[in-house]
Amino acid sequence: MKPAAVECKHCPLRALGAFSENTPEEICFIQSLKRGEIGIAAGAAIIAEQSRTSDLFTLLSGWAFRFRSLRDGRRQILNFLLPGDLIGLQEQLTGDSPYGVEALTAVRLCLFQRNRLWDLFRHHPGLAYDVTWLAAHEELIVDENLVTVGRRSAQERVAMLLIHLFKRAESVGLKRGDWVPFPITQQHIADALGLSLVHTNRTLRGLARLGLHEFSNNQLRLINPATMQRLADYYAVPTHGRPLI
Amino acid sequence: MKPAAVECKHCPLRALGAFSENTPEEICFIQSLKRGEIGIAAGAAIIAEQSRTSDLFTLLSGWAFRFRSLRDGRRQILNFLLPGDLIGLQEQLTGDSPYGVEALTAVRLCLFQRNRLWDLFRHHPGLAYDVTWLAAHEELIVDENLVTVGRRSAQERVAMLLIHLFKRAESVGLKRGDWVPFPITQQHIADALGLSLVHTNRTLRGLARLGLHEFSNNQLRLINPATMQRLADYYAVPTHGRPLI
DNA sequence: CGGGAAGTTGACGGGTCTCAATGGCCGTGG
DNA sequence: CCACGGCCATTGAGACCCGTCAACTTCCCG
Repeated sequence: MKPAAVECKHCPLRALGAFSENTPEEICFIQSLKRGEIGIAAGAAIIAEQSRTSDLFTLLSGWAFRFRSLRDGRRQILNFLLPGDLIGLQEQLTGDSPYGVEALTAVRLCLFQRNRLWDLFRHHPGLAYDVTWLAAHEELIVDENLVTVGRRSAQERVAMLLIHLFKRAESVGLKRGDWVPFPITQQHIADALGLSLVHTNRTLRGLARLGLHEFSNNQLRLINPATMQRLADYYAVPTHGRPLI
Repeated sequence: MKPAAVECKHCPLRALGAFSENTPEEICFIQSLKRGEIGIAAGAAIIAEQSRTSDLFTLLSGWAFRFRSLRDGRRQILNFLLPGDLIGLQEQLTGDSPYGVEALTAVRLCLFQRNRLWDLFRHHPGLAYDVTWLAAHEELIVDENLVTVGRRSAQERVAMLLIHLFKRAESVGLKRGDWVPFPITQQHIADALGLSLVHTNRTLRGLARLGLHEFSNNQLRLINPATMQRLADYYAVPTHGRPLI
């Protein structure tokens, strides 16, 4: 039933070339941290809001997103998570998770015990540095989202999101021809961009009518990336050579 | 001319009790990292957008903010910085700073050489852990701002910002009676909340007319914090016992 | 073939933006 | 001492972007 967990040194993510190299000792240590793998179904919670979790996760395959809700149900998606992303770092060690994480597709997760993070810091400063790098990098992505939601028009926001997700998917080897998978509903886009569902739909249709993008079979293709980038005032954050834990 | 740099073990911030303790060895090491102190005038840049900096800073006194701009001049404030905050961590080690930092008041900064960060990770895992904690904590603040800008009404946003800054100022010992300093113009509030200047003004006046807050002499007082918290759906992020580098 | 989730479109109202003008405060210089 | 300019706060009027309500369609899956 449960597929065998893959060994870290044969982790399929490492074969992509998108991540920085580690020494054999480091990979061996990461292996010792690994407590197992779990699969989660599309739509299920990975971390519930206000819950306490004792594990860290690395996303091995599939898509997920991190979000926070207000009491009356309004929801803001903070960022989307793709393979290679580390989940759960932002939580206060002592407290509850202030945000939730939910799977968009079926997902496979690598489990690490949070309390062994300390061993990692003590014995492998290089890996500790990587963890910090990942935290800082994720903050940059949230920064970018904040600029988008705070200062861009609806059209610019949608263009921004499409480019951003396309490039991220591409960077982890998900592109097939001109297409990348796009397992995201318009409701998710609306929740990520601070727009209403209806206006998100109109804006998407508008961009499609301009010939900028195309959806088919839950896949996305950017027909005119240059125009779209100009429209969104997109500025690429380099993601190449990021670490993988 | 240049006031003498204070020794880390006598750092006035540590006397506040708001920060976690460090061992004498750790403080000694932090001292060895410290390259000096500089003062910056109100309104001046601490880090320019798209520039390369070789230093990290800890804010010793004064207020600042972190921001990003779009090409046409629209500006988004990402978060406000108060004494004890570490500045410059989010930058990619290799690249340019994707954001700017500007002083709101006259400011004193503690300087650290970025390239010695590696020594810190190698020799002082406890401090490395603290650095990671600070990065994760700052991401939580940006998360909160993203929820505010994405999903709260103008009234809720302004209430949120006033409460948030009041509590943060209080937590670093800036409260005098019921008042905390508030060196922020309405333009800054607008840029932080994704609102126009005019609408920010109207909203502030509205809250004042409801008897929720009061400004005087660039100071802020919350007359009715309970109502304001309910209005904003405020949820406190515990900031007690955070580390100081 | 039925039902629910996701997408699409129209109509309408309102929250927020833009443009514009005014007044207060303060530092500067005549 | 006062005139002046600049920054900041304030207020009105009108326009528009976007939200809400509602209906309908399409797609998918059982």
